[in-house]
Amino acid sequence: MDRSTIARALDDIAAYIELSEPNPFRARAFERAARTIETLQEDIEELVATGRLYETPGIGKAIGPIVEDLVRTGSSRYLEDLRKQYPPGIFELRRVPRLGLKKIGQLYSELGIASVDELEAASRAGKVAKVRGFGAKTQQKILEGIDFARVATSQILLPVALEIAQRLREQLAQIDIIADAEVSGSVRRRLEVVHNVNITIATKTPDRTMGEIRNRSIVDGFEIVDDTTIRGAVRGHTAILIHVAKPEDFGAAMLRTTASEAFLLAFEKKIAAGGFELRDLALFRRGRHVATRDEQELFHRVDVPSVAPERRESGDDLKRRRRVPLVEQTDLRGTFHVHTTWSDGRNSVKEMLVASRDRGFQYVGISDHSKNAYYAGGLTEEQLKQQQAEIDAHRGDAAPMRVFKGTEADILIDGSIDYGHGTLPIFDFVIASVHSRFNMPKDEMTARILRALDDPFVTILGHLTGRLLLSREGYSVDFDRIFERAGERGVMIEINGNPNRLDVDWRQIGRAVERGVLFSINPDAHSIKELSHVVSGTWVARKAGLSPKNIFNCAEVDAVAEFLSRRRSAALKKLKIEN
DNA sequence: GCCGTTTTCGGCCCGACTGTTTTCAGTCG
Repeated sequence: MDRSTIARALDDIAAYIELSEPNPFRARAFERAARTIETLQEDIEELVATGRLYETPGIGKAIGPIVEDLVRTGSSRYLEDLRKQYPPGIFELRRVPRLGLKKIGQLYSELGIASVDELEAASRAGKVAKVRGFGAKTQQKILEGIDFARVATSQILLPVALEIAQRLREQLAQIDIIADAEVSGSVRRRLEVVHNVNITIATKTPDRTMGEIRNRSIVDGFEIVDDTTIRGAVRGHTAILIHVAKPEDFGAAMLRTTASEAFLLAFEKKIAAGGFELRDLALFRRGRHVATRDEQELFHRVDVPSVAPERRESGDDLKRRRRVPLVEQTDLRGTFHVHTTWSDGRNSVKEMLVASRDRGFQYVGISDHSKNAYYAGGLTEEQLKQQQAEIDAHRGDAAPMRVFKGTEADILIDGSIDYGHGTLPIFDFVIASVHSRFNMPKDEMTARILRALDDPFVTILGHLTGRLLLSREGYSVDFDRIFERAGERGVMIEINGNPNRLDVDWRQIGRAVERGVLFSINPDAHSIKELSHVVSGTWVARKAGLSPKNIFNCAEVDAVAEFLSRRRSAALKKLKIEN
């Protein structure tokens, strides 16, 4: 059993304890142990075998045997017993905003509520408001929260959808009468949140193929919608649409099933001038069928320059004859915004550096949280010295990759940066982010961020709106004023590639480009695995129509080093003049 | 539940906000 699975089991135990016990510290102890195990540098089985497990901080005579159990048998008797005490779905209630484990535990013990449906019924009946600690207002907020949770569960994040789509595609491709199967729809457009997963297939025998898909139970709730469409679901609720086309129409079918409504309308209007029309999943010219074996052939036939799938939200690109090349993953030369175990990351400095080099980066910027971010283990000035010494000590391990030392510093309520000007000069770069008081009025939040942009040491503005897709609205800001100031001050704006954030939204980016703003595609990585968030970040950039020249980290290492050094010198100079 | 060269008991990363209360508990980051 690997360390992250053990950590998850300990987190589960902590959650059950929090449901049932008033003393929060026992649960905290399990959570702390989970974090310790997760970030362990040594082999967990080795620790158990030698008994040195008990030397690990946070693991004592109660948690130790549970960890041993997990390592040796892959399960924990203690956890299994806890599971039996509550209905299996009880944690689904955590999706409802403002409902924490304490309240969930109370609702279960007093009203027996263990699902969102039961919670809704009890709230509508006015029972929730009568529970001690609850009231009419809370009950109302719970009902609003249930709506929010329901909308969120009917949609899924892109990476989840992509994984489902790819697996489905592979299953379909294995059926020998299917000539081709490709992911289409909003997943192919790389939309950040999707309602359903679309797969488009090519087959000479549509009827037989539909029968085969039914017989193999590839989707649940198989249903034929029309001649070309199958509807179903997987994992209980993810809606699946399978589009069935002839091989000679696969190009038209892929275009049609990938396009948004707006793009399709604009496309049909454009090709109508040449006498073309799309009918169902095929292309026709003045009533005669035109073969389109793939999309390339389709674009060629109708004499329209091809538009990348990510750009098929609106008809904008169809209006332009010449277009700049969109940024590709392979254009990224490095990245910034990488956390380590010094704050809330799960891998050490060395592990993150080596993994970054192994991704082929020329450079990486390490940025742990700053002192104000207590909840994320932010670094005090003293810890910073140690962290920087450790980075210096491990530079060589990731050679020839270049390492930049930075921070993700907090933008305080008044817009100042929590590390003062006495500390900021020690960094090669500074990412400034808002992590508190999200519900400030728009004017105040905008003024707060504008002031941060005025700080000459700030290099990049982190996750501009703080949104968490499907779970939290971003803070409200005046985008235009922020973009304008960022352009004036030469502060870059982060494209945060964490699939839960994808912040700044691609829909806003065009306005920033007009004001000369540069972007940095950052993973906000808290583990080696999360370095791959630069991939989802690149999707956002592509959706916004960005090319490598708009992206700071598409620049070569020497140019980046020079830029950062020049910026830091200018800040120091300005600081001296001011003093 | 874990920890401890001022502690073997009494603390436990901090602060804002909200709604419930009449002094505070729960949630969120």
